[in-house]
Amino acid sequence: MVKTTLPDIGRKIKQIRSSLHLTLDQLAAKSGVSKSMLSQIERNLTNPTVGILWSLTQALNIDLAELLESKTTKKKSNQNITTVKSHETPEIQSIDGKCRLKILGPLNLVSRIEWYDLEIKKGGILNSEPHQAGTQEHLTILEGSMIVSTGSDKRIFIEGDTARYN
Amino acid sequence: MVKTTLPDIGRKIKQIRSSLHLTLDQLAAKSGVSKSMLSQIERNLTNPTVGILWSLTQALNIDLAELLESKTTKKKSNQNITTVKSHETPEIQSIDGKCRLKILGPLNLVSRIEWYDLEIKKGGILNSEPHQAGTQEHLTILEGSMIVSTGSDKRIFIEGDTARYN
DNA sequence: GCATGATGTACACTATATTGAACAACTTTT
DNA sequence: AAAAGTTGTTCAATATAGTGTACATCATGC
Repeated sequence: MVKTTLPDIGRKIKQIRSSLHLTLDQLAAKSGVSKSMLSQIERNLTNPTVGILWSLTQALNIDLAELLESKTTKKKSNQNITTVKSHETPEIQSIDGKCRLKILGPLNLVSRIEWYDLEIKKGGILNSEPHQAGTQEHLTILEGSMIVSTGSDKRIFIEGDTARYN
Repeated sequence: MVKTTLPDIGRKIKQIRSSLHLTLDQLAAKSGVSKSMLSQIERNLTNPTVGILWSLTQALNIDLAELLESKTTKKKSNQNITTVKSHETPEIQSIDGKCRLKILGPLNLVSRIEWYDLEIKKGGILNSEPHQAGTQEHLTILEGSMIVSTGSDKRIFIEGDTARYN
């Protein structure tokens, strides 16, 4: 488990501003953010919007992500192995009942990765809508064979084969 | 001079929420951010505060910096389906011949993700070396049952179960 | 058909982020 | 020493972020 703490943005901004030898007025003029706002942000007595922070990062020539880096601390868990019983695994059935999709990935996974156990009965057809642009799909046939088609392309795959496509 | 563009936070949030199979109501309950706000954020018609964003990152189990990473130039490749025939899939045998590990992931994958198809014959034992620190392993039993032990912990898993551990 | 639920959006309202101006504290100039 | 400038803080006013409720849409069931 990873515990994240809200980063001290004010302190960071003040540090960077000081290191650039800028006054509040100067930074205000350069960034378009009011002087009073800057003062409050630096003392953490407001909760700025991303728009404001964005203007600041532009003026200070830094990256937003850099500004919001938080120190993450790893917490030791007493249990090494987590069990997810079969019946706890989310499962989706297709209309004709010939396709069964088991969501194997943990639901709290950080990165945008998903993996499934997909079972298609003989003759079953799975018509999945496009995912987010840039998504890659890797499909390995553990048993049987199937036809995969994406837009123009169309191929047949047999046991052990792997299909990769966007 | 590096040109950075304001990241499309809404799209990212929606993508992550979808991949976690959460509804707006569920995420609202989990994060403490109102459903209507979530809707507006996802459609980029508001300018959220870092406080709100932070609540979201906590609920989605991601890092604030990750959410605000500036856009990288995306390369578009219009390849369709790549075929990897069964005999082309790298395969590793254990000494006693009872374990067979097929490397399913593409070898040129940029991210640090690997996935395998592992077959263990009855009584077979696989003793795997520790990976890089922080690595998480997700093991789903497709057939049969097995015992997983990591250091102190030791469990038995049957068909359909999933084991997660570091 | 009509009812019921589930999901996302639109609306009115409240809370607060943001601003410009006035202010205080401290230099520097004359 | 008083005036004028510099830098950061406070204050009232305003713009808008954020919330709760009602609404629209689309299913699914009776």
